Amino acid sequence: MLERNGTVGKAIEVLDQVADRGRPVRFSELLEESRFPKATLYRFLQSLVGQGMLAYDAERQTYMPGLRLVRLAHAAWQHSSLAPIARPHVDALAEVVREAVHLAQIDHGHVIFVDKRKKTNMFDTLAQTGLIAPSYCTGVGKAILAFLPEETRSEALKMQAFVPYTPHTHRSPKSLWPELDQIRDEGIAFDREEHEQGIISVAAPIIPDQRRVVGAISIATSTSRRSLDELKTLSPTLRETASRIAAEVQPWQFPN
Amino acid sequence: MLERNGTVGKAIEVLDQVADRGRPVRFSELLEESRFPKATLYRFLQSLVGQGMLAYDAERQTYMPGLRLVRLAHAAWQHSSLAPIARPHVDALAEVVREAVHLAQIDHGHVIFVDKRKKTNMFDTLAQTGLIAPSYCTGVGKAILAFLPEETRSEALKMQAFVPYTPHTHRSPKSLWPELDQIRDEGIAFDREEHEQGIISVAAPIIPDQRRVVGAISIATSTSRRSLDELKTLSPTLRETASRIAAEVQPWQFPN
DNA sequence: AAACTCGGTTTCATTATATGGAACCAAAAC
DNA sequence: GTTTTGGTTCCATATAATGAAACCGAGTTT
Repeated sequence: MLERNGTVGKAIEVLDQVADRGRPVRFSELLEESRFPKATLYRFLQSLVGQGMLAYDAERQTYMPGLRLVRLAHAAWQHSSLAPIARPHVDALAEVVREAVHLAQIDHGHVIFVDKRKKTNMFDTLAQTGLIAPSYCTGVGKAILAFLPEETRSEALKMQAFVPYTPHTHRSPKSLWPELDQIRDEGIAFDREEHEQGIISVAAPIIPDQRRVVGAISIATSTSRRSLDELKTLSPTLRETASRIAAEVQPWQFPN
Repeated sequence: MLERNGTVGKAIEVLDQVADRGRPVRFSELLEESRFPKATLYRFLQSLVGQGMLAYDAERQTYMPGLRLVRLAHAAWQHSSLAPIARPHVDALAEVVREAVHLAQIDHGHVIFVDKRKKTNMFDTLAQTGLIAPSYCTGVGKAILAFLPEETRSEALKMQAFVPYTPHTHRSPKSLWPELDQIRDEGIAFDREEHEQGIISVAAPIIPDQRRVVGAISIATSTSRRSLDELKTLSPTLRETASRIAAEVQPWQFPN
């Protein structure tokens, strides 16, 4: 993500920085973590606020993501996400398994959740949509990675830091590769508490045609509710759902 | 929205153009509607695609909004929207009235729906979040406009085209002003099929303190289900909900 | 109260970047 | 085989971004 892009790239970099921190940020905070000099950063922020991409709280002198993004995302959601297509299938699956169902796609090496459903307690449903997670330590992430064309995959992994979230997290591409081979074989991926302690999941890739994987769907639960083996028994159902979704993807959708 | 801003402004203008059209767009389409020359537009698109703000379909040679936006919007959603705060109240209201409940904020003169709930048939719920609508012909829009400080309001109205969606739509600020006065008086706004034929709504502004309005909440229905008079009987309930939401807004949130 | 910080904002000469007319290219239409 | 259409690249020029330094206002310290 260090490609040299023009002014817009830099501006978006700033936008990202603000969005990444989960709270309103002061100018000075941004300044130290940013590679830009004072005046430059300042002008970027001005521009972004002017466009509504950021909101500025004059009182507290803090910046936060702006509403304009919500509007833009609405369009993205409709066109570039699996969510609208997959919705009924996600619903149905959630109804059957009574566990959290996640729908994800990959974007610049990050897994991005484009839909979530949880029939048990229905709060919090879509609030988490748009959340991102690393690919190398999540079920959906590995399911997608495994079926990505060679080049795209190493590209995606290259920009990963391999943060050891839990004792089970893969430490490097070395240990990940064999697992990806296996996933490609079996058509199913598992998250064995690799991202969050106590959280496990099964995931199946969504593959509309031989050439490409467009996303993945997973069933997640906590170790206190179910064991990994129990979860494994849901694999066929999951795969079934995944292929049903895949069947509805048009050949022209979701270009790589 | 015609302020001359630097390169970022222009780039975002292009981004908007792509997002506004509700479908993948060709380069040539964008070219004719854009004020930029070929090469310039081309490079903007390249940049935006490079950043993941747009996705490019090489096959069909079309551009569409990119997933990166979904990710960014997630952050915006959490910080700059009323949605997280209002959620339980919106839920409760939807449960009681059994009609569509909309939560909206204003952004650059546009009403932007940050949450929607419909307890009758639950599909389509949040799919429409992020949708925008004009302020001058919607219940939520007028409720907000009425309580906006003088200057901000005319600012907001200035960038409106006053499109006559239905026979009941206000044609100009002239006819809108008296109604806004009345809304300010009564603390409640109505949409009398002004935006969509057959759709009516009641809306109440969300006013955390005397100085500012941060959004509005509305109950919408179709004329075939209920009359406007029936809808009016729900005003107290609606106002009650609005003030409950307002009470939870912290003084530092939602700067103007 | 004068001097000093500590954010944040503005200036301005310099430099890097965006610009856009024109040329170019590939594929489709004639 | 030629022309048109739609998209991409070149390159000299104009423009906008840059960032060091100065500035400003509101606290703090001396």
